[in-house]
Amino acid sequence: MDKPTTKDLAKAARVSLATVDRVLNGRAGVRQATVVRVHKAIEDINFVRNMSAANLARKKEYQIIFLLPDHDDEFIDLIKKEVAESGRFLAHEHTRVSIVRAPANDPHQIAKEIDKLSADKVDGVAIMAPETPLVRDAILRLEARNLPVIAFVSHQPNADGAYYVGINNEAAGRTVGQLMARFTGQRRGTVLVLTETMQSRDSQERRLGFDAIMEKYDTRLNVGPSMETYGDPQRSEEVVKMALLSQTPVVGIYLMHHDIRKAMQVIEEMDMAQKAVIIGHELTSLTRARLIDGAMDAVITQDVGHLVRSSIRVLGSKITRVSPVASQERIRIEIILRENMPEEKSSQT
Amino acid sequence: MDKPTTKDLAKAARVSLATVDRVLNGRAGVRQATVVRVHKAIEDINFVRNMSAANLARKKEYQIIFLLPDHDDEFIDLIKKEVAESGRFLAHEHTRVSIVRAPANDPHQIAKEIDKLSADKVDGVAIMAPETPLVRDAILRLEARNLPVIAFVSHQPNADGAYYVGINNEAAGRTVGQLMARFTGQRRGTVLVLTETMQSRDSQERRLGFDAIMEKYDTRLNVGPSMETYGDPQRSEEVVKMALLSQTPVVGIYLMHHDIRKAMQVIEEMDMAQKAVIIGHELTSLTRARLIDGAMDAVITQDVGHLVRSSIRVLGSKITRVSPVASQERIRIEIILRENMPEEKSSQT
DNA sequence: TCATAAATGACGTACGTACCTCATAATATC
DNA sequence: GATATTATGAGGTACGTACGTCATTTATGA
Repeated sequence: MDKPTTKDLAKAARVSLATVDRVLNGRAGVRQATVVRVHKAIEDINFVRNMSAANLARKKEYQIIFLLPDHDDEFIDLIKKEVAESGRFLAHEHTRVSIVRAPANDPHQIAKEIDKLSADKVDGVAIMAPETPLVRDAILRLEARNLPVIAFVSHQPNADGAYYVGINNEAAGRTVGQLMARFTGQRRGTVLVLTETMQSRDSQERRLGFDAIMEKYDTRLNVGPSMETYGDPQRSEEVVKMALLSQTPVVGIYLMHHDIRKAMQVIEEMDMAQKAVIIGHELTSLTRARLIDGAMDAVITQDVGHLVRSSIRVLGSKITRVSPVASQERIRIEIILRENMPEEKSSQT
Repeated sequence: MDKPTTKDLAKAARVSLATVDRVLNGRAGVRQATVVRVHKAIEDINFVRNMSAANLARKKEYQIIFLLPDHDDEFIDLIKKEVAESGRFLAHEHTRVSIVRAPANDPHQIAKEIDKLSADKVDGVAIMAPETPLVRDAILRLEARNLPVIAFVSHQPNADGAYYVGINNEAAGRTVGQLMARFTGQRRGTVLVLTETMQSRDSQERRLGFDAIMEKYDTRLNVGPSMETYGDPQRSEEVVKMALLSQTPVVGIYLMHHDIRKAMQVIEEMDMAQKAVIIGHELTSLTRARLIDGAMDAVITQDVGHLVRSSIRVLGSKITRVSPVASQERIRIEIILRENMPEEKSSQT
């Protein structure tokens, strides 16, 4: 009645331990009929292999790679920190995680890094990169080599097998829309939308969701076009200044991209923070400070620690072909106000 | 350079494997000086014992108990479901979880159940019960027997060792207050506060936080006293009806307790749902439906799955004396609107 | 200094699985 | 039906730790 072991399985399937092993680990030399018999026995006695013991026996170190953009904004820093922490935590679970960087805006380079990986002894890859044909193809090449891949934070809808770990950006946009509508109360005016680039699928999806809600309020709120900064501080400043000056009363600003340093700086210089409802993405020390001092009104975020751990778990279960606990892997769209802001993680050495 | 094992530890401490074992497992017969030497070696070589292997060798089944209220509202159902699911998941990690029920309003009975537990072969207990002297003492008795205990969902601030797994209710109240203030826009009127009983510490804390925010808006919003239903449908109906009729325009309703079936029913019958901002706690199928149909405006919740798994992890690490990943254990105060509502978990057989 | 107790070492078995080798049984091929 | 091929069985060792027994060393005390 205790947990059935491989011995029990062997008995139940009326085969030897060796055959059970062959079936469980997909080794050759077993008749199809026997494979079926073993699988039936697995069902019958409700056998689940003890992965602790299996990993112990394998003595295998799983090598997991996070491929991240090579610029260092606060969000990426957070990810790096969480990856490092998870690494320490997982050291004793035969899993090693490391980070590889590639320029976010250079698909060639990203694809090159991805191709380089497959050569190494890597067991799973989490890729955070904008969706482009080059990257998609590189991912498909990885999958062709049976290397588990997941899309991390940035969805890769055209790379079939790549499970996506991240939030639904369209729903995130809708959430911001709803908050924007509610928080602006009865006020009339313009809502600005600012992002790094609309090339990115994430931005497109967020905008889509945002507009879906805002259009219900179009008698009161006038939503401007997406203004792009291209990650350039200089341009950021100009764009934001221009928008703030030229538009009719600005009652809301949606900062669609997580890197908002420059934008917030200009907004505060122009004393707009108190006048408009400002909502952005990702909880970093910068957005924390802005929530506390009231410059920002809400932040939509995803739990980066959860994101990283979930990725590792999903990759792990892909590697060992065990079905994960789906519910645990759902990444929630979190709404953070000053009042429900979680404490900042004490950084560890 | 690979993970150091007990053998490496023995070598580093210049003792035998047997002595390492004695130290690691707190067995007698080791001089203090030697214990210190081994601990120093642990630091030096950064040894962490492989719990998978350890548990495998122990062949020990950890028995974890969740002590829950014995009435079945939707929130409790959710917890039961998550405990069951975690149970399946943990079956192969030598951990067995089970549920014990006790009447929430009968401290004697609760204490009795707690005392009963300690006799059995239980390794850890998660207790969800209102804080009372009787319960607190029973918890302290458990701790005196070295049985790890955590306070689950309901804080037990006076039972020292009992780690609390749940949200900060005062912050949750503040969050509701902020949302209430924002969502009511410029409107003036009364805000009703409804709960089961103000005896419970959770309600007191939520109210405290709520008031802290609402008082900033006292020129516009008039917050009523806490109305108690005592879990009685009849009384619920009367209280809510009376309040809705007698008060000046009701612009907001804070449902402070998670069991809101009756209250929402009355509110909808009286056609108040659309007129007032309604905010409640815990995401259940009932509150989901109300968010979708617009009857409720926001729900403050804690991820029940996370709650349960976190409890199990914390208990597990208390049992095996390993420090947990603190950051993973922080329970967030989640704000759920219609737009960011996670999909309902598909129930499994 | 010797008897005695306490501390330590040496070694074996077990946990559940992986993986290897070799022998034997069942089946397919001509 | 003999032979080649494929399927299966039998058995061992290993992973890192727990735990038991027994022998041996070291410290303690009178």
